[in-house]
Amino acid sequence: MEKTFEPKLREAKIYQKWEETGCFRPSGKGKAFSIVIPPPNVTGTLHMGHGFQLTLMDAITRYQRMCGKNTLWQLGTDHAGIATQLVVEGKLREEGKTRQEIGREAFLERALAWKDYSKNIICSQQRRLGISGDWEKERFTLDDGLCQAVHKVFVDLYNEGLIYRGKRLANWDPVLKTAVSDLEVNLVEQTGELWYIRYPIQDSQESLIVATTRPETMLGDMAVAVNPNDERYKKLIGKQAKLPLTERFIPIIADDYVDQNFGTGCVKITPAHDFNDYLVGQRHKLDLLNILTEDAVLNDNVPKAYRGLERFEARKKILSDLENIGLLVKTEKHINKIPIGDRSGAILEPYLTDQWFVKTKPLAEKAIRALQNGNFQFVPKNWDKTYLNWLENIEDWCISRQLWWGHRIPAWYDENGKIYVGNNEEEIRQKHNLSKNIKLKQDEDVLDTWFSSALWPFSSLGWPENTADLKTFYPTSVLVTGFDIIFFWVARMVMMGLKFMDEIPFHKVYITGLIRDSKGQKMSKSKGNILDPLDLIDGISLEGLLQKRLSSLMLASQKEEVEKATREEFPNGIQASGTDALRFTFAALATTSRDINFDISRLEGYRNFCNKLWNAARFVLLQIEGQDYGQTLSIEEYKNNLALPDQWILDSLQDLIQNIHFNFQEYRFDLIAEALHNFIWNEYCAWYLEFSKATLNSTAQNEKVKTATRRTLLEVLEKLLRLIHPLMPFISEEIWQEIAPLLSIKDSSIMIQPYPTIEEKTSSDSVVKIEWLKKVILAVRNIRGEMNIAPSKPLELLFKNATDKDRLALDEIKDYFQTLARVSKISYLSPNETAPSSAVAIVDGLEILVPLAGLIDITQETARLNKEIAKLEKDRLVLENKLKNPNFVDKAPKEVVAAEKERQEMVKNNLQKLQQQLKSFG
RNA sequence: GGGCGAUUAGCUCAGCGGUAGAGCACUGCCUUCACACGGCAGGGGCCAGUGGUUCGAUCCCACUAUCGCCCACCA
Repeated sequence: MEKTFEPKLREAKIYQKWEETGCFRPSGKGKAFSIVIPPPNVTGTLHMGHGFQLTLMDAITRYQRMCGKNTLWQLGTDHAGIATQLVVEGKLREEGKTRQEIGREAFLERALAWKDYSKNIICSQQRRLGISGDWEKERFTLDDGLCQAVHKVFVDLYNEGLIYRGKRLANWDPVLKTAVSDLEVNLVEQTGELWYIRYPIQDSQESLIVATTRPETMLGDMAVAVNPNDERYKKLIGKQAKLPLTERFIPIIADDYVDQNFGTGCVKITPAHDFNDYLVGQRHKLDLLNILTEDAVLNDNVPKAYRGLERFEARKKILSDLENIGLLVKTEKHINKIPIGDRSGAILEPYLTDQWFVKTKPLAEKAIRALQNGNFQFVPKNWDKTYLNWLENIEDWCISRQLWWGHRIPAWYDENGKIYVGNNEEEIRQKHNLSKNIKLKQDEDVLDTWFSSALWPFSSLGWPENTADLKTFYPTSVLVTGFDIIFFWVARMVMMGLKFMDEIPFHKVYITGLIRDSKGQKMSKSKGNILDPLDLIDGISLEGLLQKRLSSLMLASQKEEVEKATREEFPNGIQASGTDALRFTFAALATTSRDINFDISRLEGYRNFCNKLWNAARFVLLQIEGQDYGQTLSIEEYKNNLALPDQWILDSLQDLIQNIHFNFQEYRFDLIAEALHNFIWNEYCAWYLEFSKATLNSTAQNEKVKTATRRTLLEVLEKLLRLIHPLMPFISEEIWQEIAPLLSIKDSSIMIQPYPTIEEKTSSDSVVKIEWLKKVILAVRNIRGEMNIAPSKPLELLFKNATDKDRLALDEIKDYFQTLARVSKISYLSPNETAPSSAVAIVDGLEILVPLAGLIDITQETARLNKEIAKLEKDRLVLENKLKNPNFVDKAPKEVVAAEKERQEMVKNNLQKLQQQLKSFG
C-alpha cells in the first residue's frame, strides 16, 4: 500500500468503477428499500446542506444495500420555477436583453440550456460526494413522464372540484409580477409607524379616527369598522363616513374582528388590499376596489392626483395632503411585520387577480389522519406537532404563477372565457366536440414548483404508468429532508400520495438539522460565510476562498468584516480532506439538534482519522506479508489458538456491531460515527495493534497462535471496513480491495458485501481480563508520565498484595503487560516483606511498585501521592455519607447499595495503602 | 398570542435517575520499527437559576432567566 491515501487520485476512479459495474442498481433480490432524493434546484451548485443530507441518505442507502435489501435511491433534479427563471433572466440582463424581448419560446430554450449546464455541475458534485443513487433512473421534474403526472393530477383534481380558478386576494410580488403562495411569504418585523387619520361623518360635525399602517390604501377603503360592543361608536354604526382625499362615502359597519383596545378601535376596511379586510368585506358584502397595478403603482381607480404614483411615493403624498387639510391626527412608532417575497425580497401586496387554487382541506384531513394513525413517523418525533398544526389550519393553495419556466397549466379558454381543462388541446377539442373554428388559448401561467414536487415519490417512479418500480418501491422507506420544507414539500407529498396512490409516500421522515457556520449563523452567499463542500474535499487557498466569499456579498460594506473573519478562521485556506473525512464529519454532526454548527476543526480531526485507518491497514498488511495468516487453519483451529487480546477484540467488535445496527434504526449517525471512531482509534489501534505486536514478537508464543493473531488482525480490519463503509465509502473500498483477496473474497466491491452481523462471542471473560490489564498498564504509564521517566527506560516492578487470582491473571498476560508498559522484570513481594522506596499505584487492591532507585524524585512522588489521596478522600467522604444515610441503605436497590459498599471498601483500602506509602517516605 | 427547541470543559457537542464524556484547543514528555494527519501522560466542569418529586436529580416535574426557530388576522 502507498504510504498515504490520496483521495484526489483514487476517489474518482473508485466511483467510476462502481458506476460501471452497476453497483448502484437495485439488486432485484431481497425486500425493497427505497429513498427518493429531495431533488436539488437546477439553479446553481450544491451547498453544505445538500452535502449533509446526501451523506446521510447515502449512508442509509449503502447500509440497507449491504443488509441485503433490494435498494433504490431515486435521483433527480427540480426545475425550481422562480429561482431558475431569475437566474436565466439575470444572464439575459447581462446581455442587455429581457425575456419579454426574446419571447417565451426562446426564453424556455435558454432556460433548458441553463438547466443542462447546472444539472451537470450538480450531478458531478453528487458523484464527488460518493452517492450511490441509481443514475440510470435519474429524473427531472419537467421531463415528459413527470409532465404527464402533473397533467393527470391537475385534471383529476379539477374534475373533482379540488382545483378551481377564481379572483381572489393572493400574495403578489410586484417585482416578479407573479402570485406566490402563503408559504413563500416571510414576515419581517420592522419599526414602522401607525398613522391616525380622521374620517368625517356625513351630515354631522362628528368624526372618527382610524389607525393604520398603510395610509396609501385608504383610497381603496370601502368601509370603516368598529366593534359592535364598543359603546363609543355604537351610535355611528350604519352612518356614512367621508373618505378623505376622495369624494366617496363609505359605511360604518360593526364587526367582531375589530379589537376595541387597539389604536382607536376604528379600522379602515380595504377589501382589495388586505387579507383581513377582504374577509370583513365578504361578511358585509362590500365591493372590492383595486387601486394598484401589477407593479404596485396606484391605478385609475384613485383620484387623479395620485394616479401613477408608486405605492410608497403615494403614501408620502397622502400623508402630507392629509396633514395639510388637518386630518392627520398623530403619528406613532409601531412595530409591525411586513411581507417579504421569499425569492425577490420585494415587499409583497395582497392583490386581486385570477389565480388557480387547490382546495386543500379535504386532502389535509387524510394527511392528518395518516400521521395520527401511525402510517408514517417523523424522526425526531417532535416534528409531529409542526406538521399537524399546519395541516389543521391549512388555507387553499395558490398554485398558479405568472412565469414561463415550469409546468404550463393544462387549461384552455375559448373566446368567451370558458375554461376547458385536459391533457392537451386535441383531447379537449375531441371531448367537448369543439370545431376548428373555435379558437382555444392555453392559460399563460405555470404551476408552483412544489406542485410537481408534491408528486415526486410516485411520479419519479413512473406514475401514471403502473411501472415495476412503482410497484416495488412505493411507498418509499424513508425521506431525508430539512425542517424548513415540512410544509412546502413533506405535507404536500403526503396529501398527494394519499390522494393518488392511496398510500403514504414514505414510512419515515427523518428531519435533519440545518448546517450553519461555526458561529451559528445561517450560511448564505450574501453573508459571505459560505463553504463549498467541494472546497473541503479538495482544499482551497485563502485567496480562493476570499474571492468566492467576497464576490456575492449583498452589501459592499460587509466586505471588510467578511474578509477579516475569513482570514481569522482560515489563515491558511482549507486543506484538502477528501470526501470520506467530510462525510464522516457530517455524520458525526448529525445530532438531534436542529442547528448544526459546522466547525472546520471537526473535519480536520476526522481527516486524521482517515489517515489513522489507512495506517492501521498498512500495519496489518506488513504483519501478514509473506507470513501464514491462517489460510491453512480450520475455523476450529483458529478459534482454539486465539490469544487473549484476539478474543477481546473479536468480542468487543460484536458489541460495536450491535450498537451500529441499533443506531442505524434510530438514525443516530452521530453515535455511529462516534462508536466507530472510538473503536477504531482507541480500541483497535491504540490497544489491539499494540497487543498484537506483543503476540507476534514474542518468542514464547507458538506459531499457530501467531497465525491466529494475524488472522484476527485481518478479520477485524475487514469487518471494520464494512462497518464504516456507509460513512467512508472510498477509503474503505480502497483498503478492502487490498485485503479481500487475502481472505479469498471474490466480489468486485465492498459496496455489495454483507453488512456485518452479530456472531457468537469467543470467550466469556476476555473483556474483563483485558480491561483489567489496561488498568494495570495505565497505572504504570501514569507513574512514568508523571515522574518524567523516559519512555525508553525499561522498568523493574514489584507487585505487592497479589492474590492468587492476581498472580494467575498476571501470569497469563505477563508478556503483554511487559511489552506495553515497557517492563523488564516483575517480582512479587510477600506480605511481610518491606518494599524498597517506590512510587506506587493500586489497581483493584493490587499494589504496583516502581522502585525509586535513582529514577524517581521523592518530593515529586510525594506530590503525586498527595494528589491521588485527595481524590480518594473526596470519594471516601461522598460514599461514607451515602452509606450512613439509612434511607439510601433501606430504599435503594440492593445491587446499588452493594456496589457502593464495595466501592467504599476499595477506596478505603487504596487510601490506606497510599497513606502508608506516604508515611514510608517520612 | 400559540407551538417547538437550546442553555454540560476555552470552542463544537454527546450523555442521562446512582463514580460527568468525546473531538478540537491547552500543558509536559517522546521522532519507539502503521501513523508527528503520531504516541504517552496531564490540567480543565456548583451540567443556566429557583423550587418540587425521589433514598438519590445534570437527567423527571413546575417556574424563572437568556438565546433561537416556526406558526398566528391586532389594523
